[in-house]
This record gives sequence, structure tokens and C-alpha cells, in this order.
Amino acid sequence: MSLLEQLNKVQQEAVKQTEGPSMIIAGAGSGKTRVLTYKIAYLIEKGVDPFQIMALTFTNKAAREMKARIETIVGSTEARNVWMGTFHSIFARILRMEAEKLGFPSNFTIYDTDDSKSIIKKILKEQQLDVKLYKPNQVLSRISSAKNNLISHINYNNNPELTQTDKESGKGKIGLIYTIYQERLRKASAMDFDDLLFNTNVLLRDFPDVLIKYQRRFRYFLVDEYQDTNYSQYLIVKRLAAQTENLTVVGDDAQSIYAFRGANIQNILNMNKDYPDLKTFKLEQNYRSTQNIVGVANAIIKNNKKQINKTIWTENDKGDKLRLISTLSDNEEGIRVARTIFAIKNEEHVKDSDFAVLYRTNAQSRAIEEGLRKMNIPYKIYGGTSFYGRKEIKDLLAYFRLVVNTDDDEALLRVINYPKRGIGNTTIEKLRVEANKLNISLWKLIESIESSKIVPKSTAVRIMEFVNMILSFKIDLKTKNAYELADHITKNSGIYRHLTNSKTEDEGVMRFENMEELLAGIKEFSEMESDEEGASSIRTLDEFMLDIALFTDADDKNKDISDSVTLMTIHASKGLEFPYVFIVGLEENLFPSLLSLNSRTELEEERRLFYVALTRGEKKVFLSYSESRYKWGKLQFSEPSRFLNELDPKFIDDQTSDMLLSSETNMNIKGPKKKLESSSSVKIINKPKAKSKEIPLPIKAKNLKKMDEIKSQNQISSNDQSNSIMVGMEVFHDRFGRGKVLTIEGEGQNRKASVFFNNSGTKILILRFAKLRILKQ
DNA sequence: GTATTATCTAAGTCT
DNA sequence: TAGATAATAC
Repeated sequence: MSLLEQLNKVQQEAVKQTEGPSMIIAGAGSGKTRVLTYKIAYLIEKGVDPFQIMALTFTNKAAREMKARIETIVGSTEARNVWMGTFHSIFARILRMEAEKLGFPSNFTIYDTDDSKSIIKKILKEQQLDVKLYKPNQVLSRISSAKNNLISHINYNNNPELTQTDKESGKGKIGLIYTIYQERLRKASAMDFDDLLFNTNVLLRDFPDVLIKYQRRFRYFLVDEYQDTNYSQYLIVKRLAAQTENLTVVGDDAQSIYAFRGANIQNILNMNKDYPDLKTFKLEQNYRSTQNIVGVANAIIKNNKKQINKTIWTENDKGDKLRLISTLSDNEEGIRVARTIFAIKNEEHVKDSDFAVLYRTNAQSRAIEEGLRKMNIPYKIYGGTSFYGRKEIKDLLAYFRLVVNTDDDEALLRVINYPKRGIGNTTIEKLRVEANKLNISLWKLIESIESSKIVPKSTAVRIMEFVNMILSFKIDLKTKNAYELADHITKNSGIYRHLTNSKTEDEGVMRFENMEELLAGIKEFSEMESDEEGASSIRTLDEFMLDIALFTDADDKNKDISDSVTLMTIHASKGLEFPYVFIVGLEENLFPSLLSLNSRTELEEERRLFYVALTRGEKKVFLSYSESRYKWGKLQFSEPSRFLNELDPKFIDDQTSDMLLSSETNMNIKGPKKKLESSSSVKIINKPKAKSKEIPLPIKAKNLKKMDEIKSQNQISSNDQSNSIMVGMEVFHDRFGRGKVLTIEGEGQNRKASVFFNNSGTKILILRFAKLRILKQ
């Protein structure tokens, strides 16, 4: 079978081991995804019904990619029937089908972290607890880890160990908060992320018939990134697979980086205890990276004590040594990264999308972004405030949520007075107190607000208008398609008018466009054919809302298409690969994080994180650190990361800037080291001074000053002809030779031309750097 | 009830 | 620095 021929020996054996429990320990870049997809394809070709296969991945993106790959092997009709997705999305789907058994409606809302946090804050207020002591994030993570270990609020309060710990830290009320929190979720017909897994366990534990149903339905289970599963996920898999034990888990203990979220590495280490006849396969050959990269990564991970013994090796080229970039400030770090990318692009003729910049924290993206913008290099950021995290998007989605599930208190509170309709804080507070007293959702209270005497009559009228509006939307839920209804809601709720009015300023324009983008997305969804069996012919808004809370930025399909540099956290980069990788911010207290230095386990997780980052690289890896960095608006000095000391010098090229620049750009950025150092050190010292000078200036003058700064920094070479180049001219480029200008874009610094060169095809050039000579006007 | 201003405090990673 | 919340004026 040709399928197997594309795999190495161990990979083949892993694929052919279809029956019974098996574990694949897959080193970084060893073709893990390949094995997983081929195994699924192999099962299907062997005659297994795709409906009987469940494949669990870590991200939606991974699921989508895997599905696409399987499609190319077995065809789309077969591939589409495999149940493939994240734990959260797959089990949300099952929970919706079985919801009433647990006392939930099938259209329950999934609360995201913001919703959860806002509930916690309200509870703290009601209970008059100190927000500084009970930090919402901490409370939430305590609750979350309880849930991930399947400790219900009842068990929590009955667990002396847990309650004792809370008391000792002065937070004895966490158990109570947990209880109230769960009540609120229940009242709102909502589940948070952890509940999706927790309640799946409850379902499979308390309803044997349901368990049997799914055990019969699914005969083959495959779990990707098994090292990052938590107890809750582990138990779901164990329960479902108990019947056939046709379970394949794939993972790499060296890449376990989600312990903070409850991931338990024991799940992988103890596999053979749960399954005595477990077959284990080790994939140790790396197909991704150069020998140098593999060598560095191996040396780094050796510093960790706990790990499964394995040796990653590669037949790939030796490759270049890893390069170290050292800068004086975070801004300079951004510029240096950008310049290096620019130089490599020119030198090696590679795409923007061949580059990734990886960092430990999202906050680091800004300096990098600035650098890239200055060099006109397109980039896309994954994570951070995602599209769905934007205020205007959340507001609009809140309307949709409320229409789907009127008990969704968080959604209601978001929109009851947005846009303003005269229902202010005092009223809302009254309603909340009353609803809590009656133990009902806000909607149930306001539905019959007229007959109660909670608020003055004029306010009650306004509330009724709101209620009727939502009800009028709800009528159309099953008759209109998602887009028609979404559009209708947007226009009739006042949101459309509100955003149109705010369009006068730059930020307003963006919000308006975001709204349009969301609607466009819903339109696309409405026109898509449903792949559910027996689904009705129209795709409705409640279908669209099903797992919208589970979508993240990384799932944005549009991002995959554009040719641009990728910026993301190392966590988000897991499973991905790029020819050129920059790992930035390698400084003590940043990477490893200050918060990880208390324990060996946490430090080892940071080191695994570094390992993951290194092993993303295919051809070249750059490591950068800065001697100072802005944190909380203040300049902080930093020392190089301890991880840099762990690097084996024989893999490292420690000549910083000069080596990085190609001859071509070198001409433009002549003597960069000296210039940069002096200019940036001046910048650091001057920063506070400049600031105090700036304060009295009116805003406009301040902006002008900033523009000047940017301009002067960007004045790398004053190329005289660059502005006189026009479409149609014949030009000469030092490297590409003779060419013809096809189009011109941008102004001044940003002026770009696409030029067709006789020898090397069409190139987009930034005129400021390209040094084109005009041959013929 | 709403708009504007002042003050506080937070940034660790994600479904 | 920036977003969230509290305080203040209208």
C-alpha cells in the first residue's frame, strides 16, 4: 500500500497497530501529525467506518489541518465523518445532545473567561470580600483546577485539605465563592470551559446508558498532544475507550507546557499502568530541523531531570549555527529582528510567511510590531486580544447570545443599556439584588417587570421595550438564516446606528469595520452547506453561536492565507514550524518567567517551553535578548536568561549584528552596530527627560514630534531617485538587474514598487532601500 | 441617568 | 502605558 511507503519503519509500525492501546512518543519534528493522519486514513481504507473514529486535538487549527490532510488521502466525504476536534468542542457537541439529562437546555451558553471573571467580581462584591485579597484571576484558577481534578463545589467544601489551605492563606471563602459561582452558571444555563469537561465526566459517570451508547458509537480513539491533557480529559478518554481499548495517544513529555492549566504529565508516564498490554513506539528521527538546531535543543532539555529517555537525531544538513542578537532596549530588539528579516528576505528570496517571532508573553509583541512596521514588513499576530475579544464584537455577540438563551445574565447585563436606553446602574443593581433573592435569572425577573414594584413606572416601561425587542428577535430564530437575523438584530437594536455615529473618529471606523467583518463571517456561515446529518436546510443563528466561545484567534482561517510574518507566544506555536524562527526576550524574569522561579517543576516547564520554541525552527534560529525593557510603563534593566548559559557554544554564533546583514543591506545600514548603540543608548537615557518635556505640549505638537522621531530613525539612506520612480519606467537593480515598474504603492517612506525583472520575475521593493537606477523614463 | 475626569493597578502561558 | 473603576459634575 502506497500509504505506508511514505513513512519510516517505526512510523509504519505505529500506523499498523490499529487494535488495542498504543502510545507514540513523538519527538519534536518527528512526523507526529503525519502518523496520526495516516493512521486515521489507514483505518478508513481498512474499512473502519469514519463515524466510529474520534480524534482529539489540542487546537481547532490542528483539527482542521488534519482533516484537510485526511481528505486528500481518502476523499472529503469520508474525512468529514470523522469526529475530529478539540476536547472542548467535541464534548460540547455531545453535551448539547444530552443536555437535558444534566438539567441543562441544549442551547446552553458557553461562558468564556471574561464572563467567568465578571461573575466572580460580582460575587465578591455581594459577599463584601476584599478584591485585593481575593484576586478574581486567582480565585478563578483555584476553581478551575478543582474542576479539572473533578472536584465539585460540594467536594471542595468537604475537603479539609483544600479548605485548610484556603484558610491559611486568609481566603477561607473560596469554597463559598465556588458554590455561588456554580449556582449562577446554572441559573444562566451556562457552562464555563472547565464545565464542558467536568459535565462530560458527570454524564459518562452517572448515565451508564449514555456511556454505552458512545462506547458503541466510537470504536477508535486518537488523542494528540497527550502530554497536555488534564485529569478530567484523561478520564473522559479512559471511560469512552474502555470498551474497545482501541486508543492511540501521541505525545512528547519534553513538550509538556500546560501544567498551569492542570495538564498532568503522569497521564503519559502512567499509560502502561492503565493499559498493561500497551504498545509503545518512539519516533526519534527529526525531519524538521538542522543538526545544529536539534543539537541545541537536545542539550537544553538535558538540563531537566524528569523525562522519558530518548534521543532525537536528524539526517538533515548541519545548517547554520544559531545566532545571538543582543540589544540595549526592547525597541531596538524589534528593529534588529525586522532588519534581520529584511536582510534574509533579500538574500535568500523567501516569503514573509517563512518567518516567525516567538515570545514568552503577549505584551512583548508591541516592540516587535513597531520594528516590523518601520521596515514595512507585513505581520499577523496570533493571540492577544483576538477578534472575538474586541468590545464591539462581544457586544454584538451578547445580543445574539441573549436571543439564543435569554437566561444568559452576562449577555443581558452587557446589552440592556447598550446602546444607552435609560436603564442605568441603579436600576440594574436593584434588578440584580431582586433576581438573586428570588434565585431566578434577570430575564425571568424583567419579563414580568410591569407587575412588580421594583422600579419606577417610567423605568419599567423602558425595560419592557427592551424585553419586547429581544422577544421580537427571538421569533425569527428558526425561520431566518443566521445572517438575516444577525443583520436584523444589528440594525434594530440600535448598535448599527451607534457604531455609524462613532465612525467619525479613527477608532470608530475600526469598530464599524469589525462589526461588518463579523456579519460577513456570519453570512459566509449561512451560505455554507451544513455537514450535519438531518439538519434543516437553513443555517440559523443559534447554530452559529454553538461553539463561538471556543474559537480563538489562531483559528482564523484568513490568517493562514496572507503572506506575512507570524508573531505569537511560544505556547501558541506548539505544533507549528517555520524556516526562520526568532525567539525574543531571553532574559531572566521574563523567560524564564519570574513567577516560575519558586519551584523546580515550574522552572523545568519553562525549559520545556524553550525547547518547544527552539524546535519550531527548520533552517535558522535567532535568539535575542535586551538589556532593558519597558514594563508597567517603566524602564527595567534585565540580565540574559539562564537558558542562554545552557546553550552549547559549539552551536552558537555569537557575533551579533554585522554577520546578520547581507552585503546589500549592509550598504544601506552602514556601520549599524555603532550607530544603533549610540542612538539607542541616548534614547534610553533621554526617555524620561523627553517625556517631561513633552507633557506641556499640546497633543498635536506631541504627535508631530513623534513623527519626526520616527522619520529620523528611519532615515537609513537618502535615496534621491526613489521618489521619482514611476509606473512604466525601466530601472536597474544591483542584484536583480534590468526591470520594468508595474505598480507603485504608498507614500514617502512607505513607497513600494512592484517591478518585473527579466531574470528574476516580479519583486515588491521598498524604494527607499532598493536603490533603483532609472534607465528609461 | 449620563458624561467627563481622576485614580488605580496590572502583564503569564490558553480552551 | 492602558484599561478599568471610582469620583465628580452636570
